[in-house]
Amino acid sequence: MVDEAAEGMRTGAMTLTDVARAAGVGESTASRVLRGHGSFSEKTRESVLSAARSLGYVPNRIAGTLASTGSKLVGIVIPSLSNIVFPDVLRGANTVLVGAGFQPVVAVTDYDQGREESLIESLLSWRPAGMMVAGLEHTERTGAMLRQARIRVAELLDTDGEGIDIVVGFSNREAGRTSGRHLVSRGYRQIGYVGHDLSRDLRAAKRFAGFRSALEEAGLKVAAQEIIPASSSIEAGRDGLARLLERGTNLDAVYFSNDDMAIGGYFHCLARGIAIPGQMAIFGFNGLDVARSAPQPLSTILTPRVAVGENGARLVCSEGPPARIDLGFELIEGATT
Amino acid sequence: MVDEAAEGMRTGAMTLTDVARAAGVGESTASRVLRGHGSFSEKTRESVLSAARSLGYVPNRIAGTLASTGSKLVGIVIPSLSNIVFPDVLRGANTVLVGAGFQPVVAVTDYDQGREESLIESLLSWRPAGMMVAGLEHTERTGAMLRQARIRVAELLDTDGEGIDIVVGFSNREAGRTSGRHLVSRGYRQIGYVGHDLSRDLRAAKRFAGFRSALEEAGLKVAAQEIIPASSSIEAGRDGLARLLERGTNLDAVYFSNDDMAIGGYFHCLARGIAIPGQMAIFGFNGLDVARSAPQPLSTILTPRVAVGENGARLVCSEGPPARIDLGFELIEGATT
DNA sequence: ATGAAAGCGCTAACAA
DNA sequence: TTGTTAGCGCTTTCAT
Repeated sequence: MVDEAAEGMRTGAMTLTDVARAAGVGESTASRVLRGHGSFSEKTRESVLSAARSLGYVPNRIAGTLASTGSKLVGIVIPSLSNIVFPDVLRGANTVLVGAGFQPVVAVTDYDQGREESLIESLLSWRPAGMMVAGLEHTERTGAMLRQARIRVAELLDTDGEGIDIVVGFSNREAGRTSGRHLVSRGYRQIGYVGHDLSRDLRAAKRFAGFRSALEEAGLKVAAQEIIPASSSIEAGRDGLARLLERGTNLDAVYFSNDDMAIGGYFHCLARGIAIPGQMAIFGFNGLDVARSAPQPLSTILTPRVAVGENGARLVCSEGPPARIDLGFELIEGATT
Repeated sequence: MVDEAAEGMRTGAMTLTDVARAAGVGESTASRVLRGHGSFSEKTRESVLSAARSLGYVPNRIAGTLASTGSKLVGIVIPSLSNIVFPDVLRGANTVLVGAGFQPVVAVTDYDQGREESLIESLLSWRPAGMMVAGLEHTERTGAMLRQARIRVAELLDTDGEGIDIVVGFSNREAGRTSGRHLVSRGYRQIGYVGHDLSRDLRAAKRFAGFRSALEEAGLKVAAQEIIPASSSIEAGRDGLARLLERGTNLDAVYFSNDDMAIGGYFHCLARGIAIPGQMAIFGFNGLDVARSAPQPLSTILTPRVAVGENGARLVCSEGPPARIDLGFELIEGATT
C-alpha cells in the first residue's frame, strides 16, 4: 500500500483524481474544466489547468470513452497500402476525421474477405464511432456485424451494388465502359488487356467487365489478354505487356487494369522503341501523378480518391439517413491514345 | 426502466453480462471462456460460446483495456501519406503489429512539428502500448511526453542523432555522402541539386548536407541548385530541373532530394531529348518501384522502408533495453549515371 | 471450476 | 459553481 507521500512518485500515469486533489477541487469539476464543458469559475479553471500541466497529466480516453457514450475512433479498412490509391483515400479521410476530433484506426485486408471479416470484428471491439470500408463486397457475416453495430458505415470507391449505409465512390463498371468506348472511338480495333489478379480485386474485375461490354457494343472483343496472378505493379504491367506481345497477336491498343500496370506497359514500349500511340496505344485507370507527368501523359480515367475519403469521413461523422454519393470520374485524353 | 423481457430488444450492443446470463454462468466465468484464460469445464465453454454467438456478442475492448493494464493500440506518426515511403513503413509495421494482436492508430503530421506534438498528445490519451514516430527531431514537449509515457517509443528512418528509446533506420547523412561520392567517382564535376522544402523534411536536409560534404572532399561544390518550396513530387522534380537548366549553368549531373523528384527530372530529360547519362546524369533516393522499373533504371539509394516498419514494430511489441538498429541502405547503380 | 465483489479512470446526472 | 454518487463493461483477485 502506498501512502499519500509516495503517490507522487508512482510509476503509473497521473489520473484525474491526482489533478483534482492537487487543484483542491472535486473530480467532476476538474473534468469539466479539462473538457471546457459545464461551468466553473475562472479561479478554479486556472488552478486545475496549472495542476494538470505541472503533473504532466494526460487524459485517459479509454476511461472517458467507457464512461460517456461513443468513442472518437473511426475504423478504416483498406485492401492494400502498396498502391498509392488507398493512402490517397486514407489521406482524405484523415484530414476530415482529425478536423472533427476523430482518430483513424486502420486495418489492411490484403484483398482477402476472410481477413477483412476478422479485422472488422476486431475493429468493432474498439466501439468505433464509425467505419469506412473499401468496396461493397463482403462476407455475409461482415455485413451482419456492420449492420448490427449500429454505427455509421461508409463503403468506398464503388457504386456498383447495394450498400449498407453510406456509399461514396464511382462506378467502376462505367469507368471500364468509358475506357472501352474511348479506344473504339479513336479507331482502335485490335485491343488487348493486361490485368492483375481479378479474383481478389473486384473493382478491377468490374472495370474489365464494363470495358468488354463497350467493345461488344462495337462488335468487338478483347483480342488477347494477359493476367498476372499477383497484385498490380509497374513491373507486372511491364512483364504483362511483354508476354502479351510475345504471343504474336497483332494489337493496336492495350487496356490495363490500372495506372501502375499501364505505366509498366508504357516503360516497356519506351525500352523496346515501340511508338506510342502509333504502334501501340495504352490506356490506364486512376490518373496517378506518375501517369500524368510522364513525357507522354497517359490516357486514363482520373478517380476522385482523396474526395472519396473526405466525403466518406464527413458522412461518417454526421447523423442522417443512408446516403449514396457518386463522385464520378474523368476521362483524361493523354498522349498515349 | 426496462424489464427482463425487453432487454433482449435493447438497441445497445450485447455485453458480457448478457452472455453470462444467457449461458447461465457468472460474468467472470464467461470472461475466462471468451479469452481462453483460466479454467472452466468443456460444458460451460460450449454454452458460453454458443450464447455469445447467438447474441452476436462483440467484446468491448475499451472496457477490457480499462479493466486490465495495457491497451493493444500502437500509435504510428508519419509526416505524410502522399509519398509512398510512409505507407511502406506503415505496411511493414502493420504486418508485425497485427500478427502480435495490436491495432495501429495512425496520425499524419504533414511535416509539422507543432502538429506532431498535438497529435502525439492525442494519441497518448488512448494509452497505447507503444508509439512509432518518423524521425528523431521533435519539439521539447513532444520528447517529454514520449519519455513520460513510460511506453516503448520507436523513432524511425533516421539514425543521425539521439533517440528516446528505440531507433530503427539508416543514416541519411551517409546516404547523401554515398550519393555524392558515387557521382564524383563516375567523373561528374558540374553537379547540380534539385530539392523540395528542406526546412520541413529534415531527413532530406541531412542527405543534402552529406552530399555536399562528399563534393567538398573532392574539392567540388554544388554548381547550381533549385529548391521547390513545396513537398516532393514528380511534377516538382520536373519543374525543378527545367528551371535549373533554364539558368544556363553547365551541368553534367543532378542530385535530387528523392526518387519522386528524380523521376520528374528523368521525365523532363526524356521529353526534351536530353541524353541520359550522356548529357545529364540523374541520381535519386529511395529506390521506388517506378525508379527501378524505368526504361533506364534510376541510379539511387535503396532504403529498407518496409523492414524499418517491421523492425520498429517488433521492438515496440517487446520488452528490453533501448535499442538502435541501423538497417543501412544500398547504392543502386542504375543506368542514369 | 466458478461466482462475488472490487475496481480501472472517467463522465454524467443530481444535489447542494 | 461545485461535490457526491453512480455507473460504463470488463478483468482480476479471492473465496468457495
